[in-house]
Amino acid sequence: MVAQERQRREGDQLRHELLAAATALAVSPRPVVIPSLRAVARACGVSPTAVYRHFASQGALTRAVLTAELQAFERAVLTADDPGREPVERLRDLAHAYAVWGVGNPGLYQLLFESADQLEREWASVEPSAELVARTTELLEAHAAAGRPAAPGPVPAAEHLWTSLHGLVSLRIHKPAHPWVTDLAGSVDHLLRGFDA
Amino acid sequence: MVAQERQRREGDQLRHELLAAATALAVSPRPVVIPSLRAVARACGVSPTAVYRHFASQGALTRAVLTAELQAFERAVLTADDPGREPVERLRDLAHAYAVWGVGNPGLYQLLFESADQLEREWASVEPSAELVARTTELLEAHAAAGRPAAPGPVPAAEHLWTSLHGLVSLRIHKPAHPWVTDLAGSVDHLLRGFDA
DNA sequence: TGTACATCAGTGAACGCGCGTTCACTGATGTAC
DNA sequence: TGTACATCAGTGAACGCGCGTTCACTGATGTAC
Repeated sequence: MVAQERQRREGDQLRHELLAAATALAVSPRPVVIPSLRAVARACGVSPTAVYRHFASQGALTRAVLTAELQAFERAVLTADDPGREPVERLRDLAHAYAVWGVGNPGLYQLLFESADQLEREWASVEPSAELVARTTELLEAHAAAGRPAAPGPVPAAEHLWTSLHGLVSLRIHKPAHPWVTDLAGSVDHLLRGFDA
Repeated sequence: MVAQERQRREGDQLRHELLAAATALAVSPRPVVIPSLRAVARACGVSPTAVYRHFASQGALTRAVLTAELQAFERAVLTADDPGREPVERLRDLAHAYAVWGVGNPGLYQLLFESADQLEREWASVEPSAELVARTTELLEAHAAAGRPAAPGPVPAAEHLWTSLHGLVSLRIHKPAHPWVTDLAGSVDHLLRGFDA
């Protein structure tokens, strides 16, 4: 049996090891904090156990919230689209609605789109529905047909649009203290100008 | 004294109340999970208390990690910039380095740029350093001077660049399952084409 | 070279906390007679 | 209309967990003599 051999490092060694270990632990994607089941029960003035009458687990409750909110998001965006208008304007309306919903529901936006492997990795692939994607691609095609080349085709263009909108929303959410020189609507318009190239 | 008055709702009422409460709790920005002090100690094969010899609290440890990593990020990006090259290419190098670092260190990127009010709101304003911003703005100006109008001026353009790069990195991190049609480098290039307008 | 001792990095037990989940229960409601 | 009863939504105590932090300690190292 080996003696206890209490380790003893020199000076700052453990400090560096701790920093290295903490960094290593923080490198891989981090989950976002979910409201606790007890907090939800508390908010309803009900005992924690009462939740189990309606949801099998905390995960089921959270999943129900996210499913509903993903639909709410979709609805908010699709509702902004008036098929009677010009493609350019419809695209603009969709983009604005996306940004407004995201900035207006920061926590939910985070849970939907910035939560890498939350909830058994099921939500790692949450994304705008096929309908929304189809609608957007279609508008981008119309846009291109109207004389604008849209260089690499509508699918990469849609991807680029999603990415840019996401960046807009995400940074506004997380850097509220930043002295933004352009307001949200202005940024969306600026971004869309890229599609008129 | 009022009798206990145990509440009893009809059918799905509490279910709806729970969903509403959970949604309400999830609307505001959510913190990102930080590696626990005990986990860090464990990773170093050391007792939790040993950490306190080197850091005053878990917050101090995390702050030290984030400060160091913010510098590492800056270094990675600035190092990619070769002042001997053309402005367009330098801009491209910076942008690529940003994206590569972010995608390569997803958890750290999250903690730096997607952590709204972590750590006593101190990090809510973490952002690329003045030096990096100055460098970028300068390159965008040179870019504009070289014949490209850069419509709204270099500062909004830098903001737009940051936002777009962030969107790129963030979605790649959080939607790894998405069937991306463009690879990371291609997306960065696509994005930069917008600045040639 | 050998011994006594001060230093101080790391230990281990303990604390109070909020968490998700379980269990046996209770008591208001609505129905059957 | 009045009473007995089954239903079942919500309760309250308890569990084991990992957490951040505290406290008095211990024992290896390096120095002074």
